[in-house]
Amino acid sequence: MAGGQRRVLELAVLGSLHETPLHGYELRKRLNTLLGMFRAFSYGSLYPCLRSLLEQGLIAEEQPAQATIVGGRSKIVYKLTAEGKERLQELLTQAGPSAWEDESFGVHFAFFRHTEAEVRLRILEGRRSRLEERLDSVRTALARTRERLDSYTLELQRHGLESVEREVRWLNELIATERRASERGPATDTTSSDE
Amino acid sequence: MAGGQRRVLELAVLGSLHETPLHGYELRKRLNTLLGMFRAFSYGSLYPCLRSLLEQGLIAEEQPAQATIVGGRSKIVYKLTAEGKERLQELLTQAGPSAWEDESFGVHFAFFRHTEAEVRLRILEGRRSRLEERLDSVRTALARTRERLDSYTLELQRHGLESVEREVRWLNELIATERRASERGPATDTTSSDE
DNA sequence: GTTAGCATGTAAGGAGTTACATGATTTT
DNA sequence: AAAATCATGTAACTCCTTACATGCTAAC
Repeated sequence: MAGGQRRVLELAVLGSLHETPLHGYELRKRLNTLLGMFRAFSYGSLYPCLRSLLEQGLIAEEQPAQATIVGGRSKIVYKLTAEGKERLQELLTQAGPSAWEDESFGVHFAFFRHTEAEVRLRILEGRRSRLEERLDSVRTALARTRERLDSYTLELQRHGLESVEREVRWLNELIATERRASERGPATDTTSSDE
Repeated sequence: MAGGQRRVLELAVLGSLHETPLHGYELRKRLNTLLGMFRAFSYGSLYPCLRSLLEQGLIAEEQPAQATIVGGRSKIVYKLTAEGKERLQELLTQAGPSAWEDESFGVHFAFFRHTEAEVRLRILEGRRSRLEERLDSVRTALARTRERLDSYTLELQRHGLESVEREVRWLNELIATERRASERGPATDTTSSDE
């Protein structure tokens, strides 16, 4: 009942507050720096989200001493509660479309530091196959197209394909790095090969 | 009153129907091929949009002969009306944020063939400065950041910056090409320099 | 003869923005 | 003392998705 889903923003807020307590205004700046190239949030979505998280008991107001409260309304610094940390872990463990779609992938990636190696890998692979699906469907649709396209449409297609292909290559490198790291690193006892 | 704005979808539909009459189902496939790398529309938004455009008199049902209508409901092929063509021209002439923001730039670009050279140039430049703004604000925000970021956050930033920088370079090339074309091509009498 | 794809549509709702409203604090 | 920016919040609205409902037609 209390508060909608807002999955992406919720994760972004909980993840940021896990690093350090913050008040709304600064939180927004952080998020828009962190995700600036991918998306931006406005106060109109952030403050309602904070209220909802507060009602759910996932975050709490922090009273530093009693210094900050001077006038009627001062900064409201939020920190993560124990339930909030649990919820964050839960969100970070989900390796599904909600983690690798366009709107959410960046946010999930930004908090990979707190994500298990296995989950990281599944998210990276999920995103990669999502993009490859997209490449396939557009490429076959283009192949079926009888009429030749004008130069602007072609240029748009070319640029779009190239961008997605680039992201796939980037993901390939990340996946390879993850695999290499989990081979020698603190993996889940994968019958460590000699080395 | 009748029908909301849906600017992007409206333009996409009018633009597509300008090339050739189509029915809803095929229209959606076309759009999702044309814009596949950037965005996708569902029937839940397309059909209401078609109804709204019909009510506004911007599109009309086409009766080919009387072949197609067999059962109660068959394909409904829509074509652009005269008012629709006017509206399309109006939309294609607008060189403002509504043309160069993320959600809309692709659609506007896709129909550049029907857009005046001057407007094309202003949209390309508008998009470029929009992206440069974003680069600046993220870069200066990063420079101000005291704490060093973890490797995933850094990698995300790096990739984001690189992608946007690539798009800026792409736009630079397009702008240069447009300028070259308008110098010798059918430009607006810009006191043609020797050459 | 049944699955897959073609074809059209609606109702409910999710996720966010814009514009507004308000006031404190810092800078110029 | 004016302007900018910090800071919090709400109401209305936009745009789109999901899930559902319906039926036809082609392929296997």
